[in-house]
Amino acid sequence: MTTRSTYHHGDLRQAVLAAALDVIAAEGPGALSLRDLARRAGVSHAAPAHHFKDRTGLLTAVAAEGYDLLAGALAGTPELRERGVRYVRFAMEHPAHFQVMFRPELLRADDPVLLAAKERASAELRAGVAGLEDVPDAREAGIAAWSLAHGFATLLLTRNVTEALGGRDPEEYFHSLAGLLFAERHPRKEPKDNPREESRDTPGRSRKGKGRDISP
Amino acid sequence: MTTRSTYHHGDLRQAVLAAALDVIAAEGPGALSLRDLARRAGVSHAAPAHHFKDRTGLLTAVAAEGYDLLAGALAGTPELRERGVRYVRFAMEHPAHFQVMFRPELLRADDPVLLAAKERASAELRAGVAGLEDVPDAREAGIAAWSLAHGFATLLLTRNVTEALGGRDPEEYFHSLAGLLFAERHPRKEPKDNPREESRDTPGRSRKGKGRDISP
DNA sequence: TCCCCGAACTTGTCAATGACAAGATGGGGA
DNA sequence: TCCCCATCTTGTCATTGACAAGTTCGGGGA
Repeated sequence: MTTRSTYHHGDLRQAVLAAALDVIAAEGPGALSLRDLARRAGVSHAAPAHHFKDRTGLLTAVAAEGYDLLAGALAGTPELRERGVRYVRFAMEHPAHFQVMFRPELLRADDPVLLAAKERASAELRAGVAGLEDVPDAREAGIAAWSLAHGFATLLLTRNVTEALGGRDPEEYFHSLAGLLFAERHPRKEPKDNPREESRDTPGRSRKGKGRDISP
Repeated sequence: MTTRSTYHHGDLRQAVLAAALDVIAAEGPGALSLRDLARRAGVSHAAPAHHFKDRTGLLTAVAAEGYDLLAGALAGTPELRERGVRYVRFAMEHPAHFQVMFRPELLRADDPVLLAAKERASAELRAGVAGLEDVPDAREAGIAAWSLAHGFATLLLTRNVTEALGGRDPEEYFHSLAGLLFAERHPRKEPKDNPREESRDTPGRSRKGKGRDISP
């Protein structure tokens, strides 16, 4: 795209967005330069500003896209544990989005597009705990589940738990972790009537790599 | 400190470090400018570089200090749940350190001072699960505990769960969350030999929101 | 068909910054 | 006392974000 015959790029907004994701995923949001993105897209140094206003605008657009992707990833998943797995998967598949989404100081907090997308994702998160009955405080359980998934995803992306996984698939590993939180309180998803310790805790390493087998 | 009679500052390293913490806590690491820190300390624009080499060096120093503070905060805490509470407290009391510590792209990963401090903190984290006996996989339980605490701390600092707390003290709230993970598997902490549990738990709201205070 | 209006992009500029080089200063040990 | 060298200063350059003003072009209306 460095050489371009037409005066108009045609799809500069998407091109800049895509390049931004590459840069962020590789070197973090701090390494992002509008002029560099312009060079990658083969346009003049001020062209990106026409679509995003400024650096904050670009990052806000990335975050909004991220929230929409997350909402889509969580939608239609009845089971809380599987929702957590999808949350972790989302972070792994969209590391750039994930990073930017949780860095408020980089974003224009009152951007309407951002707020709308964030609300969609938020609704999906709330829906995850809506069906819990055998838990004393559903909201608190929701915060616990979110914290566990978010913490694991963050530690994963910052390479703080990679070696601790011992080669196990991160999603499968998290599925196991989530079992420590909620499994025993959801007997309905257990195949047998003895949901206690045994079947819940062991699956980890015995059938490694398989991951996520049960999904109601 | 803007006016200074002596040629030598006296304690520029600490002054810059302190100013950096203020800026990071307020506006994030991205807003950090060596020249701005120099102005705040009342020295020339290149003075900070003599102590930290460059921006990455400064942030690496902040992260190293953070890991040491964290190791100190966790040391001497036998109980895993209380360790989690202290982890969250550390994040709240040292938000600037906490942010920088978990942003590898901003740091010089091979810095020996950083590595040593990180190892000390890592040892404390591992020690937290060393005494677990009634848990099938201690390492996995450790990752779960770390994920829960780290996720909650992160969501707290990014203002993603502030309103969900409903005015409750974050530490007390996390203590409750941690109960969802491990409480029933740690019967030894039941007796009244741990007086701070009581006072810490109750201030929130009535016991109803606490969930899981059941004895095993 | 033509034109013309606004979106898309360019060119030019300025202040701020990080990084580096080379010089000035002075405190404390030999 | 003297001088070494850590500490700090001055000077400079390339890069960047942000803004202003000009240029190109495509499609809708007359």
